[in-house]
Amino acid sequence: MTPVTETKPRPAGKTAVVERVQRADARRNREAVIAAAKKLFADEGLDAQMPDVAKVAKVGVGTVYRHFPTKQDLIAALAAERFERLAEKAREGIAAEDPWEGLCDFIRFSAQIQADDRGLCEVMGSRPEVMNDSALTVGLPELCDQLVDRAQRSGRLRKDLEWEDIPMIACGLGRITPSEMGPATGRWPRLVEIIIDGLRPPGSSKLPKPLV
Amino acid sequence: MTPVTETKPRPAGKTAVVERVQRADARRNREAVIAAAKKLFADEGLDAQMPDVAKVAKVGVGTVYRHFPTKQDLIAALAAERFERLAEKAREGIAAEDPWEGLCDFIRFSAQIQADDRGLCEVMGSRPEVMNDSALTVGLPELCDQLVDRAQRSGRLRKDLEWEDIPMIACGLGRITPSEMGPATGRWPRLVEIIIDGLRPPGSSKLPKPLV
DNA sequence: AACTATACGGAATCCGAGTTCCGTTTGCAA
DNA sequence: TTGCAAACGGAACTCGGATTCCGTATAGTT
Repeated sequence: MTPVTETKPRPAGKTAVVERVQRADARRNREAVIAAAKKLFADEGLDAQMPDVAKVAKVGVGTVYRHFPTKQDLIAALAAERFERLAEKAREGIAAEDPWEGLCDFIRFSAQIQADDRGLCEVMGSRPEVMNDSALTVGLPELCDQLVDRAQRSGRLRKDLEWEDIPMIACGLGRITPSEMGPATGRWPRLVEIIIDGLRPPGSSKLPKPLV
Repeated sequence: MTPVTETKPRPAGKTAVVERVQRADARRNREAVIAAAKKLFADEGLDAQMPDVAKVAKVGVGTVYRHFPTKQDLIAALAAERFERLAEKAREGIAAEDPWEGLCDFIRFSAQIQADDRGLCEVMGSRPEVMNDSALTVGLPELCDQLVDRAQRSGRLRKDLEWEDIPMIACGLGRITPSEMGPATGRWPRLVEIIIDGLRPPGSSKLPKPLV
């Protein structure tokens, strides 16, 4: 045996998880499915149908199910990816020079990815399990906590805010972000800024930055 | 013929809508169905099932369908009622002595009825047609417009707000109001107040009322 | 009291969306 | 080149929930 790429069936380290080498076509198809699902769910929301995912991925339904035993699993996989992006942005915000702007940018970003992905909006709105799970996995709670804490220290964020308020705000924004909001379609960035204004400490000015 | 309560099949005024006298049991059952549906949809959301509505109303499924040909129709009927309540509150706000408080109360109220009715939240979140339709019917756009206008005149509402922002805010609140928000459950009143703070004109204090 | 249009109940049906199954194809190690 | 486990495709199936159908019951009238 001279494995070109990886080891074979591998005798399984301890108990569970047996890693196995995937055939090239399998890997390729998996990617295709993910890409298709990403597009479909983003465009049509969680109601997009599995057979359509297969169609877009140019693959049979069976193949979709081989890679993701359940629609739920597929959704969860996509959600995980989005939450990873969110976490990344949060870290970025924490590392930012300006703590307040770091927080604001995170909030704006969370609105934006939802505006770009109807599926994500729906996960946040009606799949608490998936959302909590994904959020936990990437450590969002701690990240939000740090974000809030740092901003508060800087004095530009109201003292009574707690980290749980951040995901709550993000969820709320996910509701007004999709494009069937009747008369208010596309006006969501206004609300983002309004909320941000509401986050300032009582009596603080809303005018631009401080001097450096 | 001596109609005890109403007129008979009535020759139909012009074209469509033929009013007919309902039998007493029919009227009674209709109310029972509405009551049951109100409770079920409020508790379980729009996924509540028609047969269950029938069960709770102590009526056969057929009866439910005789009164509401479609689940959609039933939902729309309930929504209409809720929106009527909203409109009422809006009028109240417009009539209020304090324009700013009138607006705030309306916003708080819209959050509260959604907190009390998961079905309504879902209508606002994923039934744009039903929502727009109901809103139009009760004249909410005009009411919001007046609410905003009056509050702005009083100088306590930021000038850049437009009436479309009010329903948008209401929708957003409907997302965080239900009770499966993970860590943030029950904290929604905080967000309401944060948003309200954000609605104040730039630089204004958040502290209590002005003097009379 | 008899009559009949109106209502009723709820088993049966319809339907759509997720999921399974299995015969066929294919990557890749020998 | 061969052999076969790993993958594939997609028709067929399952299942849950809305909706229909029709024989029976009854309010209201004569």
